[in-house]
Amino acid sequence: MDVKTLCLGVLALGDASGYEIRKAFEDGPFSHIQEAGFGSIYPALKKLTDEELATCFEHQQDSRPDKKVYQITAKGRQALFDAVNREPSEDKYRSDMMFALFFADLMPIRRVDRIISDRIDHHDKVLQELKACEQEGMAPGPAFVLRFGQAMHACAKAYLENHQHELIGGVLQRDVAQ
Amino acid sequence: MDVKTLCLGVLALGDASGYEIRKAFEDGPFSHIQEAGFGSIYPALKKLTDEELATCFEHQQDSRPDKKVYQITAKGRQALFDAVNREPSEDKYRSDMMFALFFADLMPIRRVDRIISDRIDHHDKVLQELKACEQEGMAPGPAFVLRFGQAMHACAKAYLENHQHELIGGVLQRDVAQ
DNA sequence: GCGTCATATCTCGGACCGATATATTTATTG
DNA sequence: CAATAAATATATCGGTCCGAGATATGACGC
Repeated sequence: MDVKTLCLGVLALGDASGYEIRKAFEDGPFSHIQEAGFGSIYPALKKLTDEELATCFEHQQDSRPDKKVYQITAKGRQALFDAVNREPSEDKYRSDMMFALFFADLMPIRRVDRIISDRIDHHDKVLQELKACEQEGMAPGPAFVLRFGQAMHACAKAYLENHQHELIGGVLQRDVAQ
Repeated sequence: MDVKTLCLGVLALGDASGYEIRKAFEDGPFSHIQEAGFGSIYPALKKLTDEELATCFEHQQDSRPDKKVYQITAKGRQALFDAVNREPSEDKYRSDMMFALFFADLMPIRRVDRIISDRIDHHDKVLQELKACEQEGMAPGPAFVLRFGQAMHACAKAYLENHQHELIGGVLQRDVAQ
């Protein structure tokens, strides 16, 4: 999925500015399954308007910088439909923390411990946020995706909690053996 | 973590060619926590030799194309040490399947069902592979990372199994209501 | 009045990466 | 036995992506 398609996905839920689209990936309904920053969103919106998959309305605001609100077109909805019905590629997962912990023997124990504790807190925070998103009468798709995010963050948190001491213990043993 | 650092991580475990480094991300110890393809590995190896973080030996083979075997230098080990001891960035996760399932109402039910079933099989396959990697006397870091991968794939598989019918049911209800 | 945060848009350089080209050997299968 | 597929091996190119920074305004607390 390129960023153009991701933007169409957000616009399918309602008109939005570039800034608001970004929030959909920061806090919103796509925050735990996709990522996109300004550096990719603004160029993507330019391309979408060029290809007539979206239209743009300049929107003046007092007490706020001007806004450019984008709206998905019929052609845009068709493009989203096509993208959604193409075979999805595999999930992509990258964890610099796990790469670093693979080399835990190159780190001070305190650091290993702190990194994991911080990450537990982070997963807990995200989990609370995702739980707060739940509401009555959600469509089946969004609900399925939201609860998937909850399950995965809960799982990651539980793993770190249950195995933190094992890793610390293992690294400690190495230090004693030295 | 840039691809240069990822390559250094592989080379820290032993000398390897570009092809072998790629396998470390395809099947090997980093397969479930990082990704890297030829398009990034070969340029990265060029940079590593330029910066003297690795050296390269041409290695003739009969009955195989020639190999360029790379070896990490002392400077390279220091660079890996520095990278591992920098604050890790957040995990990156992207799922085109979940993005598509968010819009499950744009898909035929059969397709929704098939995509999820396929993904369950995939998680199961990876899980079996990761279980096969486990062996006696693993260092604490690699063991921790490996079991994390097992936990996450098991969790994803379980979620899909336990909620597949919910999503299908939800989408079916919509079709009936139409 | 001052700093910080939220709103808002945009660009640039560098990193990344999928697709493709090339070549040989081994394994499979009809 | 020949055709085909899969594994081993290196490399590049075009397009995409994206973090960092520039720029601007108003709100809010202190």
